Amino acid sequence: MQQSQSTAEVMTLRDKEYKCGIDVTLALVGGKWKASILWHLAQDTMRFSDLQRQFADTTRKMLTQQLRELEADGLVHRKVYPQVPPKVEYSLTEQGKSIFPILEMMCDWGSSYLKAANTP
Amino acid sequence: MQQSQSTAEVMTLRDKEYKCGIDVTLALVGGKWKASILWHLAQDTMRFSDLQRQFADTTRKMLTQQLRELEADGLVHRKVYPQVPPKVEYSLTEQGKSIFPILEMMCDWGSSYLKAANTP
DNA sequence: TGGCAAAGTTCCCTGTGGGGTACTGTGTTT
DNA sequence: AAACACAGTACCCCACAGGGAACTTTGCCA
Repeated sequence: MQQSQSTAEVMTLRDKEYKCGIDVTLALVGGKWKASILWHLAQDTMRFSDLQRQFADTTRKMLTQQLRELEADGLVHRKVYPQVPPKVEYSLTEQGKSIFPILEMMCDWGSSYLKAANTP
Repeated sequence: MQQSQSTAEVMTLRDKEYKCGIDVTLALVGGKWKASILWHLAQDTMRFSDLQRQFADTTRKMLTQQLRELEADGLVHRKVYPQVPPKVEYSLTEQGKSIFPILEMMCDWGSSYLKAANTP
């Protein structure tokens, strides 16, 4: 446990306490959709409707909600074009991009885990 | 999205479907304690009571439950010594060890995320 | 005049991840 | 005989993440 020096200081984020960076990371991308959303945005800036197409099995509400949280956490950037019908583009911030290597590893690890599990 | 070839085949694990390895990884270590447990076990084989000491803010029940799931998923190994009082040691399997680099990155990333967030 | 488009918001509901508390079994020490 | 040690299980509970369905806003097009 990489306890931060003698003081055992507590990390806080939005009023919640975390003992380790792992928990922080999981709090930020550990939801049901967030990691996948980041993964998709890493390839490309996307409009809301693009994301809807990618995540056909969720609702507009869920997508909106997850995206807003990611925005609040500084991981994605939301650009609204003031036109009708509305156009909103989502892209990764620098911080959002910085997590990509982790997502990549998670993707690979998960795949090979399954491969190992299915070939006993 | 690293869609696995033309067939868009669905990955399954314990009757649940996953579109991407990321979701599999999160399903395995995405709970409230699992990642931390793996992290601790990576340092050392530990007895149940050792883990209880490390995770003083959870209950025996929770620990047991998480450990059993990790065991069922093949990430930790559970060794029971047939003696009284009981002695049970937990350690990582090879598969468990293989996820360590990801945990390390998550730990680092989470820490620097917080650092950035707290120094605006 | 009314239907549609994009990107939401509001209200309400449900499943389940996480948790509290108490009970269990069995040898050993006092 | 009673308390303790360890590693559990059994039962019950709740908050909240996730989700369904309907309503909204503003302009354009037929």
